[in-house]
Amino acid sequence: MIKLKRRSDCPVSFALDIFGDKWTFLIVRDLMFKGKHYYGEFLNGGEKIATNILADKLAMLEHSGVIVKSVDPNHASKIIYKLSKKGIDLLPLMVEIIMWSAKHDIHTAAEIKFIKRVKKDREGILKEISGKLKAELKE
Amino acid sequence: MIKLKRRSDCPVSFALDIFGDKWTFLIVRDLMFKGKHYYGEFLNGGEKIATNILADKLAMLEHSGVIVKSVDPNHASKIIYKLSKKGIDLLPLMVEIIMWSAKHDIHTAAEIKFIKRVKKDREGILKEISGKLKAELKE
DNA sequence: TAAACCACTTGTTATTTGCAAGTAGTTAAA
DNA sequence: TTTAACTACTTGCAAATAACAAGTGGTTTA
Repeated sequence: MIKLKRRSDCPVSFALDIFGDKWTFLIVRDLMFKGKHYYGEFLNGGEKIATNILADKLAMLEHSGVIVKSVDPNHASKIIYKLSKKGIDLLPLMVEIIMWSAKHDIHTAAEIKFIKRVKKDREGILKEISGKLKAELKE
Repeated sequence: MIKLKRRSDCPVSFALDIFGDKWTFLIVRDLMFKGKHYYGEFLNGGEKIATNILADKLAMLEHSGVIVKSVDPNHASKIIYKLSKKGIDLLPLMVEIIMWSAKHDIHTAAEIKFIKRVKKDREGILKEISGKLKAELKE
């Protein structure tokens, strides 16, 4: 059930129409930083998403052009999910989310090494990660 | 009714526990870019939020330390909402949202001047806007 | 001193989420 | 070659959340 209603032309509203829920961005996080590519891997993430929600969000993300689906060449019953170019473009936004939470959450699990690296060399780490994701996309 | 359940220590999850809905970030947008400070001003935003949702989200944002409430000194029945320091720290994240949507939404209302300015002088515009918001906070 | 303003609250209904169980195609093991 | 396990979902139902409409109780303006 894919439902995307456009509330206004405001760029903030546009993004929230796609990502404005508790789960969608966690799927993007798993694709972006945790090397996850399969339905079953997303299910076993740290936050226990329900199967129907996961299926709905994956369908919505594909419909929005943020992820792409393909069949695993070595395993016809497995489906590979990857971030599209549009999805990879979410990287700077994701990094800023992490930076904000790392600063304001006492119990954050954010890696200190990562935070320091972003502070010192933001452009470098963005290029490094997006390069890796673009390579994955072409596989 | 303020309900904030922590799902994990992941920084992405932490931010989504606060902002993972369709409305909260639009309130932050209004405070950050549209110079809005009153309940009635948020209600008349472009997207028509319901009164109870607005009240709930404002209470939650205050509880989370993202905004601060005060009584208008010239008008005892009016309440002024402002971004706290923690709220102002959301600026880079907000800017990245706008940049992503401006790039990927054909019908975006994002201002071209703003987009160009961010591309050319990200640090400069961040300082400019956060400086203005910090000044407002001290008023 | 009455009407309008302002920031909410309170019901009620509609929609979304969460949980448990089930299904259909694919692969691995006996 | 049959069977059990795996994988990606779907379905049904209960619970939680959001949306809509109306009302409330102080404050200010005329």
